[in-house]
Amino acid sequence: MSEPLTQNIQDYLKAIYGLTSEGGEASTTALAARLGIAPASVTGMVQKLAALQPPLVIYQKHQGALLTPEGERAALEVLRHHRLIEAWLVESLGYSWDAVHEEACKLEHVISEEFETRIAAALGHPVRDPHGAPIPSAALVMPSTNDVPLSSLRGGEKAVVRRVRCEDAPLLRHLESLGLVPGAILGVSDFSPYDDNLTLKIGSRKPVVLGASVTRNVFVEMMG
Amino acid sequence: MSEPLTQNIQDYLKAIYGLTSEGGEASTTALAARLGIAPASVTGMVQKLAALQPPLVIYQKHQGALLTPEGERAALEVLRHHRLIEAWLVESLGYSWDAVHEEACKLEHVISEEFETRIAAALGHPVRDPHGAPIPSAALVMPSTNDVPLSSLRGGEKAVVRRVRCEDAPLLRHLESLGLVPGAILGVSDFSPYDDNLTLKIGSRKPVVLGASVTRNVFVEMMG
DNA sequence: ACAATAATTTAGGTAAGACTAAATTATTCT
DNA sequence: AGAATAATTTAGTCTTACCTAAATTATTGT
Repeated sequence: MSEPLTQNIQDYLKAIYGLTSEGGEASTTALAARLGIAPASVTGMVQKLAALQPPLVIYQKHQGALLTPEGERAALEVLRHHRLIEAWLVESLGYSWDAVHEEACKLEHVISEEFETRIAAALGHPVRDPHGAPIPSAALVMPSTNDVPLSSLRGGEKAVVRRVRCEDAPLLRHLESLGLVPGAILGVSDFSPYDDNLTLKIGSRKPVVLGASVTRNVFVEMMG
Repeated sequence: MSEPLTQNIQDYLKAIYGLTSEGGEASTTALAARLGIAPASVTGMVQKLAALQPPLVIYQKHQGALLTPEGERAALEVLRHHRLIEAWLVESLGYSWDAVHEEACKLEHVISEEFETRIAAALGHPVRDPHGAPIPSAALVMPSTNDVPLSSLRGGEKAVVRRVRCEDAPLLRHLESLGLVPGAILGVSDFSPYDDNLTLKIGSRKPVVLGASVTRNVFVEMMG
């Protein structure tokens, strides 16, 4: 552990981790889009991250960025902060799940180890945040899950909602109004291969049709 | 309300407010010392603060800095954040009073209005932080007090401790071990005009002698 | 009053981290 | 394969906020 990383570097690492773990690769353009800056700026920064001692990313021209073990540790630390803070804003301060992301994005960079430890203990060492995202352990290990994208289900299958991967407040409010929150039980009434729409029965509500842009970001656990 | 102020600017305003309200003037050197930077850097920044629209400080060469009403509002906002956060770290997360300052210094710049509102409500809208420092109201008015420096007391007088103005963790722990905390009742047994030492009886403990460097920073309310 | 000293400001420089525009390298399509 | 397009990198610039060293302005002591 050398000196503390800047907020900026933490944001890069978080973005690289996010893109990588969402199945894609952390290309210059993708990083630029996620960070809201110009691609040229990303190139420069990623080169710097690769030149640090120890290096936080592995970088070769036109190959995007890959986290080193040190880089991944740092990313998981930030992610742990972010998700613990979200959990704690909801549990202890009564925030709604659509309001916590912005606040957590700012707080995640400035809290101390002591703070992290105290809120984790106060919450009973949660393994998921309010959206169902897994919270890395204190040892910075990402807990394993049986999460499967809702978009992979087909007619007749039943499942429990485990995670809603979304940071857009209006959309989160909408999904909540549909009952599509972690813990909800749903059944797939129909699948349309033409547009990938799913018709879902969520709890005892009347059926809704959801497109792939949503169902790809909702994760469920299949029920026997 | 224009755009949000940078953390940097907030720190300058806080420092100017602090120096001014501690009776001194916010000279370039004093600010530099408090902020831990070179005097030359302060000059440049203060000039910038005075050139902002609206100006946050009034500045004339060799005269130090003075907050404008807008500057004072901004300083009080940061101070309110800082002190509410300290209170809440102690009350809700079980921090000790010597550990909250550092954390609050980082958090004060990043919390939202919603966060401020929620912790203020959760704490019952406190008027003092854990060290007894007054917390500006939501309307950014500094509450008035009857606080008087302990150093102004003389033999035979009795008082209640209201505030311990100190950010040094080891010293805070020492003062706590002496019982010198907000709410404590003390009597002055003796005053030495040669070195300004006070001999104090704190609660029912055995007397202690404290120098002016401490007693100038402890504030009390006189008892009938 | 006037020299010595202290405080302050100016001038010039550095480091981060962003930007744009231009050059280069990959990829895709026919 | 070769051309068109897309992605990426390079080069050069900007801003912020700090620094040091030198010049200036105030203050203090005799």
